[in-house]
Amino acid sequence: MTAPKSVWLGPDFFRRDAKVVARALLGKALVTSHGKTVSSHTITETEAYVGPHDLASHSARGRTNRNAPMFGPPGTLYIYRIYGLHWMLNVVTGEVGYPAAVLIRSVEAITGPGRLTRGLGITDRLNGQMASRQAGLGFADRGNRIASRRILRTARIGVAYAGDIWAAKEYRFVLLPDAVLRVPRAKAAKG
DNA sequence: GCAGTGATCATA
DNA sequence: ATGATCACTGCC
Repeated sequence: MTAPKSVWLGPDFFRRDAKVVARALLGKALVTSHGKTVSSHTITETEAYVGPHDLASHSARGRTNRNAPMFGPPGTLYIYRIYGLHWMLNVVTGEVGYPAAVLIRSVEAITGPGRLTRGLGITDRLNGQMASRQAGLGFADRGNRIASRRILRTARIGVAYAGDIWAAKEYRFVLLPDAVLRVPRAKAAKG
């Protein structure tokens, strides 16, 4: 049996609803290259920011200098700074001109969107570029399948300001480790 | 629990 | 020009 070949994910993969892309990215590889070394990390947590009507999305208040990459073609990188400290890595989804994106929140062994970018050396030097091998940051399908029961779906983190409706949308997708599925289900909570 | 941190955006 | 906000993290 030969190992499945890794397939680079291009605009066709990202030209879909942000929720679909966010879920589909779980188990895919985030491939980064710095100098000669190439690193590949399994994506384990994502969030969808689904469009201009999404009050939790930067695109909810129209186009600005910061969010301009969100209006670019699918597969464009949108990297912005938050709290003056941390870079957030997003990839643009949907048709060109439609401002939606997926936030990459965690990869295997690196949890938290700010730690992820710090750990992989990602800064805004790639903001607005197309995710690709040439850019040194892209996404790849390794040919593995992710069982749906390994996917946990929850509300997004840190978006209470968007109001109850949008804060409650379950647009966060988490890939559970295999080990979690082996733990016997807890008995009904007491009290 | 909450301070750090500074670009960004709205308001003027 | 000024001030509030922030898709977070680390330390109390």
